[in-house]
Amino acid sequence: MARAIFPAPDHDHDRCASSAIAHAETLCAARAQRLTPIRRQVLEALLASHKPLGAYEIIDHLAGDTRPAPITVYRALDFLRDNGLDHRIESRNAFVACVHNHAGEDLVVFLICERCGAVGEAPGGGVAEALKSSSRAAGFAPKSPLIEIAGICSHCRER
Amino acid sequence: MARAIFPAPDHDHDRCASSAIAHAETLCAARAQRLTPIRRQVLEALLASHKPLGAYEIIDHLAGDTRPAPITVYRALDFLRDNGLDHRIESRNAFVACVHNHAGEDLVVFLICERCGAVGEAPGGGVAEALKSSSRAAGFAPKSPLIEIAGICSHCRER
DNA sequence: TGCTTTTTGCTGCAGTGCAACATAAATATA
DNA sequence: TATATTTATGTTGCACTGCAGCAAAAAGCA
Repeated sequence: MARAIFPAPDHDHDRCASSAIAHAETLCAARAQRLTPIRRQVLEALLASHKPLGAYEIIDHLAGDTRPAPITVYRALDFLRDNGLDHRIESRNAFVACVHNHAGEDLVVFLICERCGAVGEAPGGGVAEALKSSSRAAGFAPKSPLIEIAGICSHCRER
Repeated sequence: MARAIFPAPDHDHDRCASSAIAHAETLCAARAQRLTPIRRQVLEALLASHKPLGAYEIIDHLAGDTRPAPITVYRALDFLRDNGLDHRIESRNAFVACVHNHAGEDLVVFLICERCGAVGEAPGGGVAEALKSSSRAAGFAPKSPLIEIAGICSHCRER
């Protein structure tokens, strides 16, 4: 199981972003999915930071000569999510690129720093099991647990 | 610790609702908070079911002679939430009355039935601890974990 | 080349959520 | 009781969210 990691402000972000793009290309090629320019641009916009972006922020980011319509961005985000390349942060109505700091289908716990806005992905691991057994005790057949934790990241706390 | 309970479709809902109102009255009186007509009506609207309601659904519910503005409803919802009388279901952008199936400040796990739409509140208990220690391992100081689980409730599964 | 599927563009709309200011009601203070 | 202060509600307006439905364009295939 991967360790919980919060993106350090001084990490090599260019490398982090380009490897995520490379991963997206490989994955789409393998699945015969098309990583079109728009989809790539949306992913790049998300990868520009580890902070969740709202739909309109993404539009602003893409707005060069032509400003894409909201639906265009939402469709790209849907595509990316279908392929596990981004996540939706429900408590923020916003999106982050998936940095795959978690195993395939596993539960992901999002750590959201209230100060710097960055989002880390921690592996769910044991929590997922505890949750599932606890909800089954209520006769509930769980599908997709969603866990988002707001707080202060270590980098912000040190300052 | 309370047991995880999903509201049964055949429970005595009138009693369930009126006791929630009574609790709200007691609590507001004790805190010198004012449970005004609007706030009460919004709470009653939420208590009409265990399904999360969107802001406009609440407006529809309240619309008699005068249709309240969205902001009016949002303010009432804020008040109720400040006093622990309702919860916001982030993944649905909707609200449910709190049925206090959990201890005071404890983490609440929301079980959301994808079929009937009802929402149950399960006590977080051990999960909260596991989450906190896991996120602390990432150097993260957690504040308010948010857990929402979609799935099928026992009553829907039996049918 | 023609056909089919996928993607993108366009228009429009219902819902979310709140800021900023004005008014009214309740509470506290003189 | 009159006045000031706080609290709640009303009003207007707007930015953002999210997607349906249809048309056009691009990509892939026969």
